[in-house]
Amino acid sequence: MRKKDDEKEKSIKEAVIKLILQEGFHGTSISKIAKVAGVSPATVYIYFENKEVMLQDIYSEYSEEIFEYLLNRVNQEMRGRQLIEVLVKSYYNYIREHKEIFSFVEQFSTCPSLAGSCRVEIKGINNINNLIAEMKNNQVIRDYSNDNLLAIIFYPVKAIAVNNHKSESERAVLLQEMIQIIQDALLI
Amino acid sequence: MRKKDDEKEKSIKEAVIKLILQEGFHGTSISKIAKVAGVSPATVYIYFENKEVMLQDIYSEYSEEIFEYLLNRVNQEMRGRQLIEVLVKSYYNYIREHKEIFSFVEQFSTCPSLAGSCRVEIKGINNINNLIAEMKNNQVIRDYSNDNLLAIIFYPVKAIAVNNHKSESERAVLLQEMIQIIQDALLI
Amino acid sequence: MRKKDDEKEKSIKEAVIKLILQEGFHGTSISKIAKVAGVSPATVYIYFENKEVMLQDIYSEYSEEIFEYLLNRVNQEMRGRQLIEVLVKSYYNYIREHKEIFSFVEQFSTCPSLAGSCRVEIKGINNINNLIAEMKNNQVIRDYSNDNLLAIIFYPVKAIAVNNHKSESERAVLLQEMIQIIQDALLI
Amino acid sequence: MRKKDDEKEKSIKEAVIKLILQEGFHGTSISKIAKVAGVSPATVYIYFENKEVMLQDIYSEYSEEIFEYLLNRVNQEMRGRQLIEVLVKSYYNYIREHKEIFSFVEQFSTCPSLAGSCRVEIKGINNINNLIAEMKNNQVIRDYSNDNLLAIIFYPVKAIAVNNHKSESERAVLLQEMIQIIQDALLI
DNA sequence: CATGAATGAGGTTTCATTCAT
DNA sequence: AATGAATGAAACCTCATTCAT
Repeated sequence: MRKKDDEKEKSIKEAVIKLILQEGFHGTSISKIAKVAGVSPATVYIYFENKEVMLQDIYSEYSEEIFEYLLNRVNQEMRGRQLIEVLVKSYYNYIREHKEIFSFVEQFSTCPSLAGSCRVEIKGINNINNLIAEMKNNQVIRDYSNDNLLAIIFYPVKAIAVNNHKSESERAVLLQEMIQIIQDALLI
Repeated sequence: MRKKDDEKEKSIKEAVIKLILQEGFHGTSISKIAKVAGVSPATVYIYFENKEVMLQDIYSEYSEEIFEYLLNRVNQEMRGRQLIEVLVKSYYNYIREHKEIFSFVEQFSTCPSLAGSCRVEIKGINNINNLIAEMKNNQVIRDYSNDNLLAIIFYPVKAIAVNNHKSESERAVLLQEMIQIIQDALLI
Repeated sequence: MRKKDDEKEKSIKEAVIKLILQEGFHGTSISKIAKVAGVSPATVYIYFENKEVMLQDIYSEYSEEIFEYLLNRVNQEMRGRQLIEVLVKSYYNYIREHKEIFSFVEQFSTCPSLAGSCRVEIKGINNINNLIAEMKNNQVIRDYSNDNLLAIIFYPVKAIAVNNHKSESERAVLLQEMIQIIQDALLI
Repeated sequence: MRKKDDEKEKSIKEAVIKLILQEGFHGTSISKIAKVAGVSPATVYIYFENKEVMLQDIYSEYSEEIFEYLLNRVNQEMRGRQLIEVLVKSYYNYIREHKEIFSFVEQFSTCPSLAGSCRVEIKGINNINNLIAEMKNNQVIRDYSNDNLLAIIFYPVKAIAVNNHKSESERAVLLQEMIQIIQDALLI
């Protein structure tokens, strides 16, 4: 019984993610979601209070996922050089492997009317922050502010990951160079 | 016959930009646009074929504007260090001074269903590319690929500019540090 | 869940028929139909995919009805003279008794942009065709082509039935004479 | 100057006729008409008071045209047999040669909301009526009522003319047989 | 006379949501 | 819990017509 429920909720969430990529937030309606998820429109309202809450719930869930993904690929034994490489590469890989989720999260967070009324993003980012802070303490990376360190590590790689004008191998070359740039900039 | 009214077209565009920031792409309807612009909904269709074309037209126009803005603040006499500072600062200033336009462009370009069927962005970005290429030729900045140079110069600063958790002065400190990081990373 | 309401579908169809007579195909809007049928405009779209399909569905249904009507008034024991009389009179009566339906069907079938994309009319007309063929086999009526026999039996009577310049009794006289003419022309 | 006007009026009328065939009465808007006619929507209102009057004007003009066409092909020296043949054939030819006009007139006259408020059809039909009356006086055709004679002569041939399931040559055979049937039915 | 701009009204259709089963 | 039916509101867009030049 519980199992059934979880599957329905999951299929609704997946339908949303899929449709938002294909059709954007506008163009993604409850009835389309229901059709793709294989349920009735009324069923959506059993799992989510309304459309806005539904989108926020899904955003909350998936916007944390990336941090778990990153933390799972990092461990205590890695030194600075390797750690930067793994963080940048993992972020790149996550985007490429989860295009739909990444697109949903990006669309949601660039839309003030959606993201504005939504308070999340605290747990996951904190863990990453702690990781960075520890590296600074250990004098592995330079003593820049955490915000800037995160910005340097995670923002430029987005530009590579979403560039569909380039081939996979071209992007790989860019990624390697980018890792080098970031390592040189941040490591002591 | 009456002449097509430039003021009307302008006020429609401004209404779109304004509403997209406040309400997002979903939630910005033709009738709301018409109301804000002070015209009839039917009038919108005199200036734009349909809603999609309207958004694409506006995107085409404003996505170029940022490049003009940057190029206007740069000149031949600037050496590498100053040039990086001006580019990063100008981009930051543009975002802060044109929040509505920046939000529109970001929302549009992160939405595949909108940006996908829209081929633009060639003139402006080329001029910036030439600027960067020249700097490499003059052995002012390191010989990294253009894509990565642009990514390093323009992406991390976004993170600072859109961070509304910080005060204006806190952001200024971050920006100054970020400029330093980028200069150190790119200048020979 | 609620069951689809046959009453509702019927009242929508009747509203269409009624409005098309009063206002023509132009001038018959979904919202008018909904108002006359006592439902919401959105409800119409539960029963019909869109306006065009709705009109075609209704046409398909009613364009067959006339043939059933005719066949119900005919039987095996009737000989040629009587059969022609019954066919002509019944067609006349059908038109007079079902002015709205007849008007709908006529308007629909004279409008190429509607009728063009609509393939129907096969079952009913076939039964009439068989009836005519049998009469020819039995050497009751002359050996003209089926198309022409149908044209002679059913087309001139339309002219009488739609002639509102004449009184009911005048039309009755015309009808009687017309039956005579057709009998003389077709019977051996 | 006058010449110019007449041409514009003519091109508007032709645009209406053309569009009504292609798109039906619904689907034929003033702006489409203007586009096809190569004029401004406002210009249409110089030549016609409004849309309804325009359609009625065009109907009045073209619904008479058929009678002129028929009368031009008939002369005093023709005897009954030939006269019936010429009338039936000419009507058939008119329909095939002027499909657009015929379709317009049929659609208009089968639509009560259009035809109802339109009083015309007097001159042309009278001449045909006189022709028929004369034939009865000369004891060439039987003494049936004029209404029925017209119905027999002109209605069945419509069925042949609009039958696009048949080839041109098949229709020719049907037409010849139909003429024979009508001659036998009406001639003394 | 002729026009493209302009518009209020209304077109078809879809929306997010609720109802009744 | 789950559903398809039902709907008022609103979406996009076009209409017939008038205005200003």
